[in-house]
Amino acid sequence: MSRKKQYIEEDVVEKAMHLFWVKGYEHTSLQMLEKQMGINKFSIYSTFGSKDGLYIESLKLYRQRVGILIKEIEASNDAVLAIKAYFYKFLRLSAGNGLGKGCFIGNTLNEIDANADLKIVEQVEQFRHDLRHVFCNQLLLKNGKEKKIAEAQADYLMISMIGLSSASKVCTHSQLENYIENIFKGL
Amino acid sequence: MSRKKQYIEEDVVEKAMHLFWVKGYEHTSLQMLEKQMGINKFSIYSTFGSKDGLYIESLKLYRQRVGILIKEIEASNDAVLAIKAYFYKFLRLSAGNGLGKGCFIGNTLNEIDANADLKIVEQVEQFRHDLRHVFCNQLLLKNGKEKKIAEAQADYLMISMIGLSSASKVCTHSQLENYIENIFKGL
DNA sequence: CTACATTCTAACCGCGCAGTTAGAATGGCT
DNA sequence: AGCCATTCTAACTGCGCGGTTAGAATGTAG
Repeated sequence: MSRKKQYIEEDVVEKAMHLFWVKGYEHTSLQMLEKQMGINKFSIYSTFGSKDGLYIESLKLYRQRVGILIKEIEASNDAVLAIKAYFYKFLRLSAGNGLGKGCFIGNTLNEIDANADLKIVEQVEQFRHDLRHVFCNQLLLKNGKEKKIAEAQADYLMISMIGLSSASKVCTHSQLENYIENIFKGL
Repeated sequence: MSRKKQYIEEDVVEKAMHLFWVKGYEHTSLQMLEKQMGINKFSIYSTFGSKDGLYIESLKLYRQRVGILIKEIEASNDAVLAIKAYFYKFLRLSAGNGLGKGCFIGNTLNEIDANADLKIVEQVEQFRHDLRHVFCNQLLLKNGKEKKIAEAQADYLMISMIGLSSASKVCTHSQLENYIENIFKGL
């Protein structure tokens, strides 16, 4: 069946993801992607169709990676503690040399506007929905909170997570730690 | 002294500011600016020098507008209450028809990367520094908090504010209200 | 009324971008 | 070995961007 691909899809998507994650969609050009991924435009377009297509695959890969951390919330039997641990794990994921990269989904949320690609919006919404669902369900099941309370706290934690994402790009580790501790003080 | 300008600078800066605020720096083209400001490229460049120059003037105008709200924190004699009120006032400032515009400074913070114009970075840093300073000083003076505590709480509130900025662009009013109430629960 | 500094109009420029394509290189088939 | 579908290389295209500029329009000062 003819020639074989000289790269592994997941490998090049991972490289693209890191570039998009750090630089954002707009500030990542195809030139940079070619260089970072080690393949050229033709290969990118024949495999992913478009820059958007590659971005979506990067989002999916990120969701997959973070999905592992989310599963750990579900595995715990104290939701509040597990979510707090998740916040700290996220910090480790975001951390680079010096300032953090933020949450790739959070960065995307901040970059997109009304006329963004619907597939991209969908990925972001799905992630937010899934995470909120886990927060809410675990608070309900593991900590026995009332439904109304659990929902409100899940909303609160979701927004706090968005803040942590942005903050991780400009704040010191001790400021971020202090932030997380304060978030959970009232719960 | 020759011909007079057919527009008032602050008027056109205000229009530019709203465009930058809603669409961000990158997604605002000079074409849009010409249309919205009602003057053409030549006038923009002769008055502001560059797109960056106009953006910086927009940031300054925004800081001036928000500065009024910050003064109200200083005028109060209960820092926590006044800061909470500031959060709600910000929501009104951000609100549009439907979802909010966020904080213009916060949006800028999320958009810029390492190689952004230094003048822009400076505006953002100045704003953050000023706001943190007011939070910290007021908590110290009006609520008699210890210096270490006041600083930690000021950091916490600063990051919460960043979160509120992003969240105001994607969350409902009741979610945002719930968020603010939770932020201040622990203080 | 004239002179002239300044603003405005509108056409223009070079650049980097996302996306395309012709043709060479490759390697699993029979 | 040789076919041929597929991948790869590299040059190309059209477009919108930020930014520039010549020349017409305008208003004040003498």
